[in-house]
Amino acid sequence: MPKLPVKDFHLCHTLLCGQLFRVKKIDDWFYVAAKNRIFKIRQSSLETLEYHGADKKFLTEFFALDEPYDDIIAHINKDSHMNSAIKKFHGLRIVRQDPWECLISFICSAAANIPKIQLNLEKLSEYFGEKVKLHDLEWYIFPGPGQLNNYKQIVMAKTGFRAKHIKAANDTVDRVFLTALNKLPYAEAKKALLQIPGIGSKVADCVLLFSLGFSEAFPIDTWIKKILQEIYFKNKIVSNKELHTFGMNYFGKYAGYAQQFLYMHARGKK
DNA sequence: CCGCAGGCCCCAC
DNA sequence: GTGGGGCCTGCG
Repeated sequence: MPKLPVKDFHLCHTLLCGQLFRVKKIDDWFYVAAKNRIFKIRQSSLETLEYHGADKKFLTEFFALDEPYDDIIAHINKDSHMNSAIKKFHGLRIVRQDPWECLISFICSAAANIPKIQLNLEKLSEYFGEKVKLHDLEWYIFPGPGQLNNYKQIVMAKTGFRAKHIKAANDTVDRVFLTALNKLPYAEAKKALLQIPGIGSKVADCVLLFSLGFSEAFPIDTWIKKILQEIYFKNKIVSNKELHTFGMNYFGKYAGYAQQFLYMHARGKK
């Protein structure tokens, strides 16, 4: 069985922190549908991953194992609140998932919850994606841009008012556009994403952070809003715009990691 | 049955 | 340029 030595990596935190939605736990394995493949993986010890359906190069890239973890932590460890969040969720990594799947996932996330997002993605994959098999599991590859070409079936996936946005994105976005975002500065890449119907500030930041390597992106959702106001604004109500500016300035080039630690910290207190 | 959930769009001001 | 209401759907 293939093994990969790792350091400063926690598989569960990384898979279950709300950045990925197509993950299934079966026995002690996680099955993950991502980037044109299905793979299964488990962390047999703190420093060992076991896997099938992928290789070292893929896993290193996907889980961002090449990022300088100590350096990231040093940048965002600004106060006692952050320090405890970082300790609690050590080994959490921001993945580099497929930008197209990420974009559709977070269009689905508007006014939804995690089980509902998972349902939407599962249905869309089933209706439009290619069926594949890994050992005993049959599952679906996520359909690419241009493949979500039947509005009725998008509605059948229980996407509700998001269906028209999904169809519009399908008709206007391609891989060339998404790949080119990588080379732009953060502000310009975000501006380009905001042109797409159904993509607002929060969703754009999620796509930039979770799929395009913009570690400074700082998405403001209801959870992060709550905890930022609590910790840094004496429970005062602050606009999302101001919270976004605060986060990026306070935490700097790895603000996205700070956001993810605080997010887990906030959800943990639920 | 009603309120609400990991937002976006539209439209007043 | 900013704030408030409506929106599909599933769930408690």
